[in-house]
Amino acid sequence: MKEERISPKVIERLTKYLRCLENLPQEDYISSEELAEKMGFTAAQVRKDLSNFGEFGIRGKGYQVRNLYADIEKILGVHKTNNVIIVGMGRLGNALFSEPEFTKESFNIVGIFDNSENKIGKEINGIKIRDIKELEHFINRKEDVNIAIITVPKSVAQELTDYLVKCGIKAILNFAPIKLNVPKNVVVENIDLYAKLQELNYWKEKVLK
Amino acid sequence: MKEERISPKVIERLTKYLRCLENLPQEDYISSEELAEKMGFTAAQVRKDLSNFGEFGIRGKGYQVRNLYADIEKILGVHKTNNVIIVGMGRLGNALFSEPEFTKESFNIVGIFDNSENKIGKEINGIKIRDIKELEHFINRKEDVNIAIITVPKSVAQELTDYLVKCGIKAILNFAPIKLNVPKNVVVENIDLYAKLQELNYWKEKVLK
DNA sequence: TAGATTGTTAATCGATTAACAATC
DNA sequence: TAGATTGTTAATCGATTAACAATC
Repeated sequence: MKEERISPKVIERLTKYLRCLENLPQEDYISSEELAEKMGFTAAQVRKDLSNFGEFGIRGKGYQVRNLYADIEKILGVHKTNNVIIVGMGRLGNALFSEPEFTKESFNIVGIFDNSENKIGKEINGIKIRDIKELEHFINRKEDVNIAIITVPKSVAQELTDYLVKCGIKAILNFAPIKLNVPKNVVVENIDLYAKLQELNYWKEKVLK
Repeated sequence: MKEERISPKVIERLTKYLRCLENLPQEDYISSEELAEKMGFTAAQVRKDLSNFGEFGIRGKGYQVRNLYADIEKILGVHKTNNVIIVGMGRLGNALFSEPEFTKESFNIVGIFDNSENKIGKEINGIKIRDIKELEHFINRKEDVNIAIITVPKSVAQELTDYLVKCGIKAILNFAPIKLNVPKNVVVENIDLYAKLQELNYWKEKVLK
């Protein structure tokens, strides 16, 4: 377990290993060769990625699916429950909240927020939409809410972010198409749906030629 | 205009340049230095990225915001209208369809599909949800539908993909958390919301330490 | 023990950055 | 013309891959 500077690309691949492993017989052993083949990576890369965090395989045999899955979950910190809030209960926020994946044990959505009068107070799946203004109080009351998913219009995303940071949020999954400025001890991941569509379009044009 | 092997990272950054430029005064000139600074890149990288596709700046002056925006749009092929269909009208598909960004001129959603009896025939924003079975006929009738956004459960994503490819779709934006197998002349971009959340969690844990 | 596959080191490849001549 | 900033080449840095000793 060295863990010097880990590249984001390594972490990205770890999540892909998880995706792949979850569809495999849990008691089986899988070699780096086989795992790589399923994802279009090289065996060396799989081994190198994992070696950043320790030794998880058995020489001559491979990796036990169940164990490797659990080990990667642990590396990512998703072996335990992480409390999450969603801010912005438009269609997208709503969809995410209802997404079965997001409601898995590892991410527990403990609060949903909006600022619109006609949404506040309404219930979705048995949880009430709260006023954004309650956020500070809510976070102080609840232990360990440090992840926020924000699905608000880009015009208010930075302002909201400043507020979230002030409330003690340490991690933000941002769906607004702007670069959020945050202090160094806060992390942001961006999902820009439209940008992805634009990228896809570029590759499509190339392929059509 | 050389355009040898363009790295996906370059294309990803191009979309970020667009995002940044759209919020700037259109007649102004911006230097690679200024543009880079806004995004946390280096000036050299901005110039290098652009130089893959031609010469867009004026030495001593910089890039005109309006022109650069238009040039990048053209590189990505989003200066013109691209017809898109969405398959899977669950909450996520619904949210995407209603997303104002997706309804911009450059991407025109011409059809929405599902396979569920109680969705087929319903209207959303004045467009009718069609039966997936109509897809082949629909695509053959409409000119130039070659992008599909798929928001179906992962259990049926590969099967659907095979069908889309058979119907002539060349580009797929996939929200299902699996690697889709497609022929070489078809491109796929993946958006795995849950994976992003897992990545975020890793960086959060690091920052909390 | 022999065969297989890991973990790791060294070699390669690609991407980023620094530097500067070209030129507006 | 002088100052600024591009486009591009060369140097650096980081990530991927090949190769192999370690070991199950």
